[in-house]
Amino acid sequence: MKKEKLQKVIGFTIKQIRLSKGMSQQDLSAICNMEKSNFSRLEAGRSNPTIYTLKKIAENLEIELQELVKDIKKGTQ
Amino acid sequence: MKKEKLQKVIGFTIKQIRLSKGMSQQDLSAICNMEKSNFSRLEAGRSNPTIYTLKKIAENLEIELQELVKDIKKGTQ
DNA sequence: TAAAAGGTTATCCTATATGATAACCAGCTA
DNA sequence: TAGCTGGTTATCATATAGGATAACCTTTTA
Repeated sequence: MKKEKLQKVIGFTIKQIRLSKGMSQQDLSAICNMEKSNFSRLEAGRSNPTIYTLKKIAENLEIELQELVKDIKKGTQ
Repeated sequence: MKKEKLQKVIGFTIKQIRLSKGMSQQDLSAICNMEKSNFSRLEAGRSNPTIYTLKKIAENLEIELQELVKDIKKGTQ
């Protein structure tokens, strides 16, 4: 999978789950101790987050990390 | 979960799966187009890999990315 | 012996993830 | 109108992921 596509997929997944929990970017970035501008880039697929960043986000969304990467599949281009 | 612990868990998981496939660090780093020194750091838990790096590794281990992060659990300190 | 294979460690460099801050926009509502 | 909320974008700084290279160590094998 291309890097750009991967970033878009993970960004969109984060956004979907965040919205399903009724949280704003500001809410989530605040409890994650992240900048809201960083969060905006992330959800837009303009950065390649580290596993630690994803783990922090998963914890604050109260989901498993596996759930956050569920849409990144082998077969899916 | 602490960052250091997280890195050790993901590093150990990669190593376990790599060995189960009968591959050396040199084999895997070569097909991933990564430096073997980088790979050694990674497996030892001395770096915080990006999602793209993990996806590359998963693809070349012929597993799903989810499998690579399966040991990173909410409840587990 | 020696050479090869697998791995580790160190150093230096470049690219980039993220922090920090600020300006901005659209939609809403008092 | 003004202010607020949610989000975007830009810029600059810092920390670090990963590349490149080299030296080194063990263990195995010729």
